[in-house]
Amino acid sequence: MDPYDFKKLEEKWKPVWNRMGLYRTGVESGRDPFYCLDYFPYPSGAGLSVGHCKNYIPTDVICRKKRMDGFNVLHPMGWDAFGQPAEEYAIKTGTHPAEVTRINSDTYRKQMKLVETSYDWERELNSSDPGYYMWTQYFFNLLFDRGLAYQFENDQMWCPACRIVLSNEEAAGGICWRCGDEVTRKKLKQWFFRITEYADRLLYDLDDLDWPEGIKAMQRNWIGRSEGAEVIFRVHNPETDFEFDLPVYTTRLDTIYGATFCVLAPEHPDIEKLVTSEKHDEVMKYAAEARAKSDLERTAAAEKKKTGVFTGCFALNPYNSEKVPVYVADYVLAGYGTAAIMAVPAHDERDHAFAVKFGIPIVEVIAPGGIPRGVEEAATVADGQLINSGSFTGLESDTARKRMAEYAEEQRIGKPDVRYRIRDWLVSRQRYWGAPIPIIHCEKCGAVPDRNLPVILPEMDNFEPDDSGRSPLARAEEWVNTTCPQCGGPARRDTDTMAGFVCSSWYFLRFASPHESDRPFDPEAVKYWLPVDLYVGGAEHAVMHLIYARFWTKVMYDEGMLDFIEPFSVLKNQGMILGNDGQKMSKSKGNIVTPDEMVAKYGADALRLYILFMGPFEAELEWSEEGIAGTYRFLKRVWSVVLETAGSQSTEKDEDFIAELRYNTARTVKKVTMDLDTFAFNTAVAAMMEYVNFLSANRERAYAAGSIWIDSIRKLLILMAPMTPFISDELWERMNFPGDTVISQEWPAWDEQDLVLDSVEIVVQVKGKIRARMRVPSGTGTDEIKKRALSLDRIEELLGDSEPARVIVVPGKLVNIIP
RNA sequence: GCGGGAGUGGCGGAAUUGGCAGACGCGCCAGAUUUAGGAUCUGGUAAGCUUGACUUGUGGGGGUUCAAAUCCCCCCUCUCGCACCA
Repeated sequence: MDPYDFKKLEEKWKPVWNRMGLYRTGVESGRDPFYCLDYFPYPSGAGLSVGHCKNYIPTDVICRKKRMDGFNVLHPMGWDAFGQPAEEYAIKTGTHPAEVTRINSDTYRKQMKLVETSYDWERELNSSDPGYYMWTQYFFNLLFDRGLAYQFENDQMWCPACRIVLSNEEAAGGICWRCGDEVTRKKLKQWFFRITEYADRLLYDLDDLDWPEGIKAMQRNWIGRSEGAEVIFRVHNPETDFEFDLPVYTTRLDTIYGATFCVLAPEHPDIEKLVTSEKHDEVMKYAAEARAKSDLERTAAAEKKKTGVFTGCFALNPYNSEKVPVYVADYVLAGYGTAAIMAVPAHDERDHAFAVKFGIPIVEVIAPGGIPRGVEEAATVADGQLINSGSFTGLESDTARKRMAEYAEEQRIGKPDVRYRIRDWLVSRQRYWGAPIPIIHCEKCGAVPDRNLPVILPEMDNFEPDDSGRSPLARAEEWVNTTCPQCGGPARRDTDTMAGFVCSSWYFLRFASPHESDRPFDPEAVKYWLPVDLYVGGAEHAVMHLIYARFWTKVMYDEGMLDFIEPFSVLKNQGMILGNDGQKMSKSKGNIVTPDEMVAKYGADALRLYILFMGPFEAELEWSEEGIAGTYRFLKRVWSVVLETAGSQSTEKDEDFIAELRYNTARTVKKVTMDLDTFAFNTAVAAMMEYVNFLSANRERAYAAGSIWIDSIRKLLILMAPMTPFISDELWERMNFPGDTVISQEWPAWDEQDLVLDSVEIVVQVKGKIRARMRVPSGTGTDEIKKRALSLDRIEELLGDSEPARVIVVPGKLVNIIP
């Protein structure tokens, strides 16, 4: 027997499978489709680490298993090439981003082939390819036509380090998603997509998705639906006699009798109108200072102590006609609600802190359980019975909120209202490396979509961004100056490009028919393959890509292009692989392990098997080279147990061993089948190891099982095939099993009959503690088991003469005797 | 503070509906074979002592049950996400 030489096997089988076109896929109406998608990566210069394999190898195993189950499997790969990461890398290395993308995706593809992921490479796509991004532009125009794309000038999130504007999602927590620096504001005219119009659908449709609870919770939280009421406070400027309506948003209308002041955000547009001349300078200075601060500074400072200024102006509480002072303070956010609040210090912690500092009265109006708690020291936040609340006194908070909202509508002083945290999606970027926004600005016609697609990104030598907030494309004068498609007059192209997340909002559709040139996708192919049956990637996309892609899918559904409302039926997040020091793998820590070195040392099969075996799919795990050495040893054991016992040699049949072998085979087939279907790869591998241990321990009895042994080996190789394709096919060939490759075999079934043994071991407990064991024939009845248990010497000894008070029998498992 | 997830040997982790805790692997110990081994094979490996068909043991404390890692209540720790959202 020659030794297990993984290198030889890899060199032998790769070209064979390639010639067979094993991984190519097409629409076949007779077969059930299965679409398994890995998040398409941005190909970074660092290449793949074994951490990426934690995603790609398990999905590959699923795909191979599904093929063996008879499914027509779509498993594509592509490159999220447009966007900031590629451009940053290009600037750093002085290489054109197109070149960077080409080099890096070559590396990725090579590495993916190294571990033999079964992608259909004929469907490879690249979001920076004009044949792809012309359709991204097409969808931009579609959103424009549906009134879902608009331009708006305002203070935008701006990352000074990256010199780029950010969407709300990309600037979560006041931190840039790319570089981690603090985000500031910059006044810019930008393109937005009206994702807020889809907030309710994005929220409610989550319920039916088979996604990790954490991701769903994050999206719900991000959408942030809250039910409340808008109430109008009439504001009067005593100096100018100017009066106007100040709408405030509250979720606690039940507390309005305790509203003792109002607060406007520093950005509120009406400040100028209501501030008195005496207070003017102070208020304006405060507002200007607040606006200049970064969100992070504002939050950090204001959490410690509240700041604000009195405007000199008063507002009328519409419920009790009390005159309350109006303040400007930075703890009220410009972007939420109406940027103005009614403040109830008795029942809101923030208002309480502010009222204490500024000496504003605190009026208690909610009594939990009917008992006033006192509110001088701290606010009472809980619901309760209303007190001091006019005709509403005595109601419970929840009924009060409903009645008081009805009252507001009757009196025309307000209405029930629903608000969301999610903001419209800012999509324009002042960057070179992206899909140009296909809009032409004409003085006569305004913003006009360019239907002549693609709007090709012009070649530029210097594509570095600057601090101006203008795109480098603005410097490509020849490209910018054009004619209006509507009136033919002189016009200028929009010089911004789309954020990378726009390009990735529809790529999963393109994979169904990646070579279409006169439409974004073939509707028939999309109907056949989509929605995605299994989508796998890291959790970092929770409130970015995953929410954007859901939004676009719904827009396309509304347009009649799709017949489904959710793009990804099942979502799973793979856990991260940490270095052997327990730290995230990174260049600076020098703890990166690459698949290349592991494949060179132990082979692709051993790496694949270890990735599956190291722990649960979702778990964060530490890399251990001893671990991969273990799976390598296992493969060597498989090699020898299969080859050393091959060939037929007639001996006396051992029926007991045959039954035992059948039992172990059926048990393993069942366990591996069920585990692979539930993403429990680690226990599937463990089951195979147990099985091989069993075979190995009984190898000298192989001939006594005759053809049953050979059949067991056949099944073992099929079970291993999705996980370790090289050794499986090599052994399949050497065993002369029928069919040209093991991966095209049908997945084995198991016979439940084989799982029934002649006898079973029953545990005998006394008061829940194991005191004896006994073997009984399978199917022994409750009474018989009880009788046998009680007559065991050990049990009689423990029980003495007394009759047991109670005996519980679990047939086939245990007996518990209570004396 | 709010929301999600998780706490089991020296380590990674197993354990359908509550029913033998620690599968499988790593590491370690002993033995065999070997010129040698970071190779291979065999056996052992939760802790404790009074070495027993013993006792204790799944973050801590209570509870339900014949029986709890699993169910219920309280608490602690870790981790991820969000966070002045009125």
